[in-house]
Amino acid sequence: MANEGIHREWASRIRGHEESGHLVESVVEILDCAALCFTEMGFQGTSIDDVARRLGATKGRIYHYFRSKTDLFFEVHREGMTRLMDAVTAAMDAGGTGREKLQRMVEAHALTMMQNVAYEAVVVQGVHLHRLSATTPEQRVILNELMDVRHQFEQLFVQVFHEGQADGSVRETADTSLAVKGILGAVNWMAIWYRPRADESPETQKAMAVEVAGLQIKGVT
Amino acid sequence: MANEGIHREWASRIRGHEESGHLVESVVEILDCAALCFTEMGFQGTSIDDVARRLGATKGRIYHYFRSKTDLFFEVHREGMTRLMDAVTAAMDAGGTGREKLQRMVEAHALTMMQNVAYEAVVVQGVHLHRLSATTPEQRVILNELMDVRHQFEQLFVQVFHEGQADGSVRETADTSLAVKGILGAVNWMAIWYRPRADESPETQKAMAVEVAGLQIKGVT
DNA sequence: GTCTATATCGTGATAGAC
DNA sequence: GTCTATCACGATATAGAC
Repeated sequence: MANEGIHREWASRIRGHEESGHLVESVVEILDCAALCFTEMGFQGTSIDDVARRLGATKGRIYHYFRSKTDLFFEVHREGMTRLMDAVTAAMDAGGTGREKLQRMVEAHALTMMQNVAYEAVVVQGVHLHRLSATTPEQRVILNELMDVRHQFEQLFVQVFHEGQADGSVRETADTSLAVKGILGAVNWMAIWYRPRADESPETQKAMAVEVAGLQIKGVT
Repeated sequence: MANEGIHREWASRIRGHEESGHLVESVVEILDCAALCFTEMGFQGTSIDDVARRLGATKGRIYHYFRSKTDLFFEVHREGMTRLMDAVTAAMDAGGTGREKLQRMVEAHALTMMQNVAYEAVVVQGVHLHRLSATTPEQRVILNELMDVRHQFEQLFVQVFHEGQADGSVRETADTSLAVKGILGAVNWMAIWYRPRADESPETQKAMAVEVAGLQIKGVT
């Protein structure tokens, strides 16, 4: 995995509450509830009490693990980005022509959006908050990291796009960045409208991801 | 304009502050400032004082025209949707094959996003707030209207998509709704990343709109 | 590690002068 | 029609018991 090093370093470091590289269960529970709340009600629309209530606890529990509401939001965002990065880098590293890689990457992106709607909806929300509520200098650092990773994420697609143009599997375009932003927009938008159905099978999800990716890739080949 | 009647009725009715079908200047000023604030800081992140400060006034002025912060947000949203609807219906009513109409509609959509970033970023934000902060019954009515209009907007594209499939200018797809959501997502996403440059000419904007639309339409033809 | 207070403050909304 | 108070309330964050 060529790009693992790029993002692994910034994952999982909430006040040191981790063991063997994984977040402890208590933290995951909190993040899950927070993701749902933020997704349904927005950052500022969610109170810590809301998250606590959903957790079946009180704020004491949350403030034991997270310094502030902003830190909590950032951590959910970070986790969402990590899952996207993992999925897309894996798809990217499996070889093939530029076009084949691109198709797989977009599929992976779409599938991850569907399988982690709550987290990814927070990531999409986070795009809005440019520097909002980054009060402490420490938070600014984290915010900058998150923005960097989003940029790196986009660059993965740009890079493979160019590979594809080099090997002739992807069409020449007026503006590569614009083309990539279009593709990523189409997929990111899924966080807005996609909600899993009760009876939805993994096969159906996969089929949707392939369909969405196919339409986008067709546009650039 | 076949669809004018669909949305004209819900435009411009802020406490009756309108003359000859247009909003009075005072209201437009407030909406402009509010749009900028909401775009930069989000709905809950924006205080009425923020809007007032930007306006060079105090809240008294705002509360004279709008009952509540929520009403203000809704009105910005409504204005943004109106501009989108106007542009897209005009593009749609100019005739041609399904594919040609679709291309023009997406171009118009994209161009409107660029020319009204603040308003349209609020529209995009508004998609998140499903029923958030719709406290009074009157607000619920307005929110429902806004959601209806968003749905109608999407249906315009679905409809022309089918026209195109009927006349053979648009490819058959597994799921029309999915294909349209992809296109709209790609264009809506512009509200996130696009910010006009100081020296950007209308021609450059138009060229970008055509490029974005072209890539999307190529995917479905 | 989780709870129950509680301090503290920002913000939405109103009342009333001008 | 716009301003200057001012109220009322909810939410973040903390302190300290258990």
